Amino acid sequence: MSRGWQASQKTVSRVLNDSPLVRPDTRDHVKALMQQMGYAPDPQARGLAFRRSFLIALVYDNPSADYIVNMQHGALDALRDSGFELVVHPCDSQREGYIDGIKRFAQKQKLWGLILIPHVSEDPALADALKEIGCRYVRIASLAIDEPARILLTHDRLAGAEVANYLESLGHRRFGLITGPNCCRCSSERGGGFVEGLARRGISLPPDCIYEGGYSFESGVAEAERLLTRTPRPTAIFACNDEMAAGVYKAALRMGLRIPADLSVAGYDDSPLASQLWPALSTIHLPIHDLGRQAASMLMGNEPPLRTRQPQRPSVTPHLIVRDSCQPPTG
Amino acid sequence: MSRGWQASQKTVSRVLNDSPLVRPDTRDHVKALMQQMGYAPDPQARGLAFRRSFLIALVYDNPSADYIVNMQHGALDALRDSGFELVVHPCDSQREGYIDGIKRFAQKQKLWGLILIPHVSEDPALADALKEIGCRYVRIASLAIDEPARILLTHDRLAGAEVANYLESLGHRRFGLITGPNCCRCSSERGGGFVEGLARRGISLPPDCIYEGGYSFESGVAEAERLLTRTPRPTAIFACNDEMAAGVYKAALRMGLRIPADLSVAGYDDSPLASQLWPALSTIHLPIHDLGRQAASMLMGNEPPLRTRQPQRPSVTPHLIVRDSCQPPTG
DNA sequence: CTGAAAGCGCTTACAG
DNA sequence: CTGAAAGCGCTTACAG
Repeated sequence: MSRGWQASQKTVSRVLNDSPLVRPDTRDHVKALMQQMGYAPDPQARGLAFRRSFLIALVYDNPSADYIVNMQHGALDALRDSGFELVVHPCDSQREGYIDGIKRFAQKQKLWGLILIPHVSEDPALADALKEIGCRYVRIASLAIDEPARILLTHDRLAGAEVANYLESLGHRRFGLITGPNCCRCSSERGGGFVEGLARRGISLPPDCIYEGGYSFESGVAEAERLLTRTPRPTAIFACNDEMAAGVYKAALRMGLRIPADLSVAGYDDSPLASQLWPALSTIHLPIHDLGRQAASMLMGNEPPLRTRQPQRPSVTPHLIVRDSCQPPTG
Repeated sequence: MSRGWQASQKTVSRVLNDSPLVRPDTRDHVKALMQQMGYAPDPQARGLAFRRSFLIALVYDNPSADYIVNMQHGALDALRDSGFELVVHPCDSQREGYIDGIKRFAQKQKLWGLILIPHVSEDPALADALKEIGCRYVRIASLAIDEPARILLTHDRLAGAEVANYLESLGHRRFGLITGPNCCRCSSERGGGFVEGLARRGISLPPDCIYEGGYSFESGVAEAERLLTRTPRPTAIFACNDEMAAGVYKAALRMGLRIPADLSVAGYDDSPLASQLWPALSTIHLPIHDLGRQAASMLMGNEPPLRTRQPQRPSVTPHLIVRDSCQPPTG
């Protein structure tokens, strides 16, 4: 109050970084002053001195626009007012040397951390490379392929089983399964969970009722056409993402089959597409926004440079959204 | 070659910034050395000295995931290997004070530039605020609402007329038009172009055949239901974006109408959705990827800090993609 | 609990 | 065409 308030640059810096070495009233006064003057620390100068930027990167090779945008918005939600910014970094995990590209990017920008989303998140070599250069990351994945602090689980296996339970309980006995690419862990988890779920209910899904798609609309059409020309025809199809499920719709329509009267269809992701199809698609809701938010929180968790939110206990649970694309089999 | 090559820090800096004040062979030698040592300048230090960061922000309040991701990838395409990074910054242009938020963001990060996409790009107050703080930007918009160097035109009016010409040439005479929100310039351009196009062919579209949607799937359903219960029923509907066109599909299906036999439908954007609908949607292709690339190029254009591509003459032309959703009217 | 010094890796003037 | 000085706005040791 009455003392000569000309707190040094250093004291201000301490307040900024939440150092305990500042008297509470000094801290409050400085904060009030900063607020009043509209002072915002320069991220570049801070970063230069910290030898680390306040940039968090979103790295992905996933083609689904809805997934990406949802994830971005979730992450931004956590980053809001934290002093961090989000940079986007798509990559092609098929290209030789893509890991070096990400490594250089991380080193050059002195990234605070990276959020890795499927399918690159499943590449052990990428994670190792990042660990090697001492760069933190969070992987979003369906299996516990890393230590808990570096991973966010999506529990795809459980959800796959939930679809199996639902369709079996409706009375279906002849199923078709369209998986994603076999190289994707999430695909084998989703499909594997489905197969296991059926098995637990005494139904074994023959391997020739399982087709490998590419997570794309077109692949959904193609595999559905193969499935639907089988005799006897399956009465229910589980497609491992919504885009392929939309492909199943197209194939069924073209063959004159009605959904759900002649064919029940279930998807995965609960993308906007799911509720835009007609009839609306029953699908597994993946809380992608939450995933993004939690991943960003985990990254900021330790050593918060400015006031950041409390990191929450990371966990997300997918669950089935029942809409209008499934019903008991007829005939 | 034989001289004591210990070019000063400063010389290296000059090479980095493409200064003309370096002898060509010195430049080449330094470049080779940098390449060899894998040296990459520190963006934070450079930015601090420049009083400006190498961050380009993508600012939007557009809900379409496809649009956003496409734009991002276009911009990243131009930014690749340029030393710039892309930060994403969604905003809510309906909220009081959103402009201040963007202003603070731009000032704090000392943004190199911003790409403004519809509909925020149409807000004159935002542009003014940015100009005021001396921050460069490129607006993507359907009308010449700014000086050429700060805008990228999408020519929606022309494309709207193209749809009119196409449908009229198929023989349609009774039309329905579902526009976007009237507050969006692109919506009135698209719709206005359509109406004008019909007028030039001697058809006047009565105002009660024009419904205002919200660019969303649901609004497409709702407005289509209103249009399709009119008597006589329109034989062709132009929806001002693909999402609403998908809504028209749903409404038509529910009413037992076949597309295109009973109803022709045209959309706008050529989003992935368009080719995933069945029948595939005829729509205006908007080269969003190109828009993103060109916007980023324009921003980097002057004073390139590292080697950047030549800025191209900015221009994009939308055009109609004919697929399977339109045919001559029957009966 | 607080301050004066040195440095993060670049750049812009300013001399030669 | 090239170099030595000072500074961008913060921080980390190091003293008190």
